Amino acid sequence: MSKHQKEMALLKEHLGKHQLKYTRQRELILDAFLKQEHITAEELYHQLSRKDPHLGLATIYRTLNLFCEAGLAQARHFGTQTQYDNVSHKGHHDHLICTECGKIVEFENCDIERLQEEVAARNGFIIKTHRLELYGLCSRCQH
Amino acid sequence: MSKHQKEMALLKEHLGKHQLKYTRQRELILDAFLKQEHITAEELYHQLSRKDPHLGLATIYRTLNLFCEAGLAQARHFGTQTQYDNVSHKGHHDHLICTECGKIVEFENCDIERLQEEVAARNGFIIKTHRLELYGLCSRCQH
DNA sequence: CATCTAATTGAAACGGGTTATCAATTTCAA
DNA sequence: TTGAAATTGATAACCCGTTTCAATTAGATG
Repeated sequence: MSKHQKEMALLKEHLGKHQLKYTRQRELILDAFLKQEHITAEELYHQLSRKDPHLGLATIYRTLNLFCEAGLAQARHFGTQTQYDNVSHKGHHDHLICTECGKIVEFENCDIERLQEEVAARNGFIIKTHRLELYGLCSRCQH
Repeated sequence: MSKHQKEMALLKEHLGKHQLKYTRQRELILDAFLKQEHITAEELYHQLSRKDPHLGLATIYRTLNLFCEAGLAQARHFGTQTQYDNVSHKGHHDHLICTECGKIVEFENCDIERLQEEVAARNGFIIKTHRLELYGLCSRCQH
């Protein structure tokens, strides 16, 4: 039995509301998706091709978009690819990126997040997600 | 005589450092680019096709990427397209983006910037630039 | 359980945005 | 002025993601 009862229930609720069906493929993809914090369609495709060699890439894309509509996932465009974030995975983190050596440090800052909410509220927005990247030089590259 | 002395100097400095050349096309694209806050390659292409009907789209892309490397522009992926932000335009600004209708609101927040500096300092980084995007629903798309 | 209809699937074709290719042209240092 | 190296424009190729379509499957109904 799946460990992801809550998410599966959410998905089934969404399916019920929209006359959609619960398929073997959707279960398979959901299980794999929920094991990660974020993943691309292509990566998921490779992971799952062992379990089901006939699973199509189009199905992965369709299903990930379905997860977004159901509120389980969130799409984020990064570079040329789309990352699908696992919403149930708490702990969003931002990035410090060294433009010289490529080093990436992850961080979280509640104060910044709170200020973001304020800015959004002031403009009538409701934030669903965000992206914060600080580019500069790490200690080693500052000479 | 261009109005963008400072930016042009920056570009020429970058060109000099990398054995690149100052061409008519690069000057043309720079002037047009600096007049906007952010623009896509396609939009710039249409704007410039009147001044120079033979200017190629590939050249626009190459030049905008060059501007990014020189620090004059910053690429931002939105949906399937890439927005090129004019970094020099009245300092830096961040974006509130509606995921439903694509509406973009620009904002600045000194407190957030200060906290970013703190985070960077704590990790030994010196920030050169940053990117902050808040994704959500604008007031009109919230129902 | 059998039937029926609508949803789903996989494979492949398609699409838009961006990058690579390449011969011709242009820059700029010598 | 000359020549090597960078740049250009046109177009083909590319990549990621979506659409198409005939065959299959889910699941409600009889």
